[in-house]
Amino acid sequence: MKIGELAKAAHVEVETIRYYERIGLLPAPARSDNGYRAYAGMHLERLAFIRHCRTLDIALADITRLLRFVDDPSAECAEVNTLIDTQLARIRARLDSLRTLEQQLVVLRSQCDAPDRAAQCGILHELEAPTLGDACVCHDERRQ
Amino acid sequence: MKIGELAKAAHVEVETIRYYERIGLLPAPARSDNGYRAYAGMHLERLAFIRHCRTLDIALADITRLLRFVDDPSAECAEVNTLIDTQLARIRARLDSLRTLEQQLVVLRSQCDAPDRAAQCGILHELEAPTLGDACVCHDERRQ
DNA sequence: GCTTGACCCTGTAGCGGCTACAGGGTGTGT
DNA sequence: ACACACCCTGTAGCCGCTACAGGGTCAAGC
Repeated sequence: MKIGELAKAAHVEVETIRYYERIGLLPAPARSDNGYRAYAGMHLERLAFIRHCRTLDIALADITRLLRFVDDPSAECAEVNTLIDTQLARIRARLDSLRTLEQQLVVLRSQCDAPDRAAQCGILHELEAPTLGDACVCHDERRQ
Repeated sequence: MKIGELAKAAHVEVETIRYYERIGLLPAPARSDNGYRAYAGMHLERLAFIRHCRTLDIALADITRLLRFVDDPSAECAEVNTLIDTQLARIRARLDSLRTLEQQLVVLRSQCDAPDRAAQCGILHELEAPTLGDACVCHDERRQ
């Protein structure tokens, strides 16, 4: 399997595959006589695993750790659970901050419904408020 | 005002200020005889504006555009509204995908409660499922 | 006057996870 | 014979900082 075929099969860019090889995430494959990379089924499996983890937003360094368990099925898998727990905690923290952010933007957006000149724009006024040491509508309660 | 004082006043790292100057976001200040940057009140105001926008996760390129309205109060502010709307849409899209992600991770996590050897680990099994062309619990409905 | 330490300067490289070239070689079809 | 799609390596760019290295400046204390 050439790199373009692997890329198509795994729905990944060719450059991404070479990148994974460069950082040691995907093992370097054999080479054909012409120097082209020649991939085996194992590479597609591994790449599918990596992409599945990436859809779960797991960091490449963590994927490296997960792959060690794939390679050593007799190992204790407690670390796998911890890793997923940590990942979940990260996502939830990010969700919290994005929810806050959304509210701040909604409030901010409500400051200007009829666009006029910038001098009158409620949004710009709010953005400028802390500039003058004033409170702003979007960060009323000062939570970060 | 020296850079360290400005940094303290605006709760920003010194390096960040120099970075903003380098990319043209914060105007280069006058220099003292010893070559130190000498900031005026205007710089603190501008930096406060930038940081306020950053807490709203507005991109630096967009902040540059917002600053043009600060500098030209007679301009039409319609672009400001558009910009905030776009920002809000981005945040909401990200929220949606994070919410999906959270559910996927919750389901995945439920596959392994009692850590055992990797060969038995339900989490690893699920992560490996697409590797074999199987469906996985976390991406049942194939959305994205 | 000499040292210490806190600050300032410039310039460059690193983070993550790719993406996008430039500048070349190879293989296939007409 | 040529076009064109694919492959190769190597390097730089994206974002928003952060972290150095290797130097200069200044005030306080001995």
